[in-house]
Amino acid sequence: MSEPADAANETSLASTGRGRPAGATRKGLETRLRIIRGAREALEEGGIEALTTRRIAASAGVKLATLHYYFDSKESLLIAVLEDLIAEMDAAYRQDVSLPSAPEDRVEALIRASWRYIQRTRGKQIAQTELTLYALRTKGSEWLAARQYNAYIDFYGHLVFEDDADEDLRRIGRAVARQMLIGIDGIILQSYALQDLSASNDDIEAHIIAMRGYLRRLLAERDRPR
Amino acid sequence: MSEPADAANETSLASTGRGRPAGATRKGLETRLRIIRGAREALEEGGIEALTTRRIAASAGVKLATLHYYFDSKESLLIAVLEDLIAEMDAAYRQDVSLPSAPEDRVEALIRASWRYIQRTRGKQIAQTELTLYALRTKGSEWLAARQYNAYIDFYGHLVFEDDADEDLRRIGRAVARQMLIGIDGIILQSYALQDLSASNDDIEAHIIAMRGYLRRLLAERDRPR
DNA sequence: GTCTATAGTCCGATAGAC
DNA sequence: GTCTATCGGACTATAGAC
Repeated sequence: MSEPADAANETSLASTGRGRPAGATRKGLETRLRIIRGAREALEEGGIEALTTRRIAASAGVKLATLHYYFDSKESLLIAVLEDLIAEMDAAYRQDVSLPSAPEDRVEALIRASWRYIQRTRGKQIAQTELTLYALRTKGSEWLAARQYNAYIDFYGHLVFEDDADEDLRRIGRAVARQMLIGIDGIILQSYALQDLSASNDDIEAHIIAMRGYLRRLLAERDRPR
Repeated sequence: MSEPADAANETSLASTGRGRPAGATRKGLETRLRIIRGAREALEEGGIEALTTRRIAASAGVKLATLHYYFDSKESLLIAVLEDLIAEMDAAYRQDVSLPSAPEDRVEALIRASWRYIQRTRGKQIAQTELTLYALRTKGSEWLAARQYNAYIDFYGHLVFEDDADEDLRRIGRAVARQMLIGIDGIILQSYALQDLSASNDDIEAHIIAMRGYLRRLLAERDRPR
């Protein structure tokens, strides 16, 4: 879950096509990416309510008209931003994270790593949640929210059981991943709102115990199917 | 968790004081509340990005100037909206919900009731989450997000153990409530994004098992302290 | 591909009649 | 307490020079 820097480029450049004249020169692609990253910065800074094209252009170091040269509309830019976030997460998975060998221990390590990450990237997490909500209510963009979640589920799921595990195990990995993600999203909101570190730490411990138990239960069910 | 209708009036009228000339006549108070409810409607309809004072005024059936007569600024109105949501939840607790007698069964019933509620109030939940995020990043309004969460925690906590339980039990009730809320918030986001009802149902069942286990563990710890 | 300049719209907020 | 009318500014988007 560490900052995967710019490994996301490749993926987010290919993106929805909305990104304008296919005639994409080297420099053009860089500018396009600068605008996306500028939008992310501006979003983290001031929230979606204050996220205007002017602010984005300034944050990216380009003129307003340049922004509109690369994106037909503000909406298509926001979609590209969400895609960039997904690509970044995808890249983070690819560069892999070394983890304990027992699945239950991996689950625990993953939750702890996520919790540390959440604590030091408050603005980023809020921004991402805002964008997800934006996608959820923007007609025709709901699929983006689903893609974002599936990327996270793949990410967590693959870290619970390696890619070469059998189908049953991968299915279990995804179920646990979904549940881990639920807890993490819930803790993000609650920890930022309550600002009670000791309570949040208790919540993380409870979540870890619950996830270890869930994984154990699913594995036991597999060995002794109904 | 059923719609508590208008029981929230009293509370939200008293509110932050920002609500303008204390000289509040009967009719004036009604107008003020109509504006707040209009804002909630408009928010559920189009999201916080499209939530303009003009739209709110139209949705409330008042003129733009009237809105500004009751609220000094758009921000103070949004704060009043969040307070209204909190008051509504508070009222919902007061009118109480009949539940099973065993605490563990109450926890399960509560989660199931919340899940049914979430499924039929998508727009409302998204709106509320958007407002919470708004409060979290609006300088000086972070306390509102905390108040909102504490209202929910009280609500759930009181339903796990009655008010007349001893202090230990009430503390345990609140811990379980926090954890239940984390799961519910996480499921809200994930279920809307993934639109996979069978997965969400599995998640709810897993959450119920986890919460029953958590409550049991906390009670066992209390009887046999470290 | 990036710029300046500006069109055209919509915003939050206020003045002042009733 | 509610209205009409309007201000000044900020917004998204485009036209057209370079």
